[in-house]
Amino acid sequence: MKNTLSIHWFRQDLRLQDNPALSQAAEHGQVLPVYILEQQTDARYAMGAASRWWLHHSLQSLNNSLNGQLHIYYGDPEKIIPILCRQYNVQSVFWNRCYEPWRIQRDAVIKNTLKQNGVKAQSFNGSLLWEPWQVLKADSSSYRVFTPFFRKASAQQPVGPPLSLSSLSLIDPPDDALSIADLQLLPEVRWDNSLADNWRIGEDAAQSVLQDFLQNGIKDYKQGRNFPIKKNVSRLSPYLHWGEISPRQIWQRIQSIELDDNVQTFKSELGWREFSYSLLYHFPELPEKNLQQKFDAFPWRDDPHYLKCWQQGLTGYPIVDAGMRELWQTGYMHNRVRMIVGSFLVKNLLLHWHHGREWFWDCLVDADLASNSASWQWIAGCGADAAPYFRIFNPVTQGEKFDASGEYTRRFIPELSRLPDKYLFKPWMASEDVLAEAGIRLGDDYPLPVVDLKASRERALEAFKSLRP
DNA sequence: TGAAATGTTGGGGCG
DNA sequence: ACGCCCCAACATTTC
Repeated sequence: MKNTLSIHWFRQDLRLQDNPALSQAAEHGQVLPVYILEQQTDARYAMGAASRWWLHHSLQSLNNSLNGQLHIYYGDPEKIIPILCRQYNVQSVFWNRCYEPWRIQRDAVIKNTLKQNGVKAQSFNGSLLWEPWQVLKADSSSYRVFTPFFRKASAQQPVGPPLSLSSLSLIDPPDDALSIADLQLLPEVRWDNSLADNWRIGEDAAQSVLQDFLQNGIKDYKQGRNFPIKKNVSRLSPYLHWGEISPRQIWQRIQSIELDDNVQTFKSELGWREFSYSLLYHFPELPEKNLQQKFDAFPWRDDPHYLKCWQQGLTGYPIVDAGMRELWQTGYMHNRVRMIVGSFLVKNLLLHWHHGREWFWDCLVDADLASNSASWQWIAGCGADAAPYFRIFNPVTQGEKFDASGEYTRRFIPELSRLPDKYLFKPWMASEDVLAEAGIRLGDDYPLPVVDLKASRERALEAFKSLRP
C-alpha cells in the first residue's frame, strides 16, 4: 500500500460497499473518512426534521462500520476541507456527486480550491444508474417525457457491476473531535419514538430490506403496489436517498430475477427516480418554478385553515387523513396514498403545490429534492409528463378500491375503527344510529368533510379552465 | 398512475 | 309475439 492519505468525504453515500469514491480513496492508501454537517443558510434547502432524525442514526451505523473512526464536523465544507488537507497533509479528496443545484456550484468551488492548493480532487457517480448528462435526445437536449427517457437510458451500456471494498486503513479522529450527538440532529421534543418503531437504519438494514423485497414483495409488485396494506412496495426510498444502498446494487440484484411485468414495473420506478434527477439537473428551478409556465397564472387559494387540516390529517376524508397520519407517525407514506393526498391538497383544497412540497420535505425520511419536487409538479399537473390537471382523485372511490378491507385506514384513524366498511370512507353518509353504534360523534371525534367533493372538484376544473387562452 | 357524464347494448318484465 | 321501458353493464367522451 502506498504511503499516501486521502479524504473520503461522505455525503449522500452513507455506505461502504459499491462506493466508487471510497474505493478509490482506499486504493490510494490511508483514508480519512469525513462527514460534515453543513451550515445551511438557505432555508429552502435546510434538512427537515425527519431527515435529521434519519441522518443521526445513519451516521451512527456508518461510524460503527468504520470502527468509530468517522470524523465528524459541522460548518462550511469550503473552509473545513482545505483546512483538513493542510492539517493532515492530505494528497487527494474523493467524493460521490450530488445533484442539487446549490451543491453542484459549491462542489465546483471546492474542487478548484483544492486543485489550486495542489490537492487532487475527484468526484464519482455513486447515486445514479445514469447521470443526467448521459441520457439526452439526439439533438442533445434533455427529455421531458418519461417513457422515451427511460427507453433511451435502458438502451445505454448496461449498468456496471457494483464495486466491493477490500480493505480500509483509517486515521483516528482527534480526541477533541465532535461526536454524532454533538450535531444535535435529534428533535428536542422526542416525537421520534414512533419513527424508530418503523425503521432499521444503515447499510446492513438496507440490504435486508432489499432481500425481503426480492423474496416476497416483487412477486406481485405491479398490482400489489397499489394497495397500502400489502407488502409489495420496496420501502427502499430512504435508503436510496441517504445512499445506504446504491441503485446499482439494486439493479444488479434484479437482473438475476426472471424479467416479468413485475420486475419491469419496479425497474421503471427506479427509472422515475433517475428521471427526477435529470429534470432537476436540467431545470435547476424545478423545486420552485412550474415547469409548464402557463401554471404561473393559476389561481391558488391561500387558506391556512385548509392547510392545517390537511397537515394534521383532519380533512374528514378518511383515506386522506390516514395517509397524512402515516406520514406524521412513520416518516413515510405509501405511494398510492401520496397521490391521493397530493391530489386532494392541490385540487380539492386548491392550495399551491409548494405547501405540499414543504410539508413532505419536513416529514419524510426519504425527502429528496429531485423526487419531491418532480413528484409534486407531477401531481399538480404543472410538471414534466404530468398527470393532466383534470385527473382528480376521488378519495372515497380510491379508499374503497385500494383499501377495501379498511385495514390501512383504521390503523391510522383508530377513532373510525368500529365504523362498518360501507361507511368507512364516507362517514358523513352514515346514519345517526350507525355512527352511535360505532361510538363516533361526527364533528367531534372525527371531523366533517372540510370541503364538498363535487363542489371542490368543479371549482378546481374552473380554476384550470382559467389558464386556457 | 381518474372520475363523471354520456352513449350503447342487451336481457327481462310487462302490458 | 311484439314493442316498450328500465336498468345494469360496458364503452366512449369529456373534463
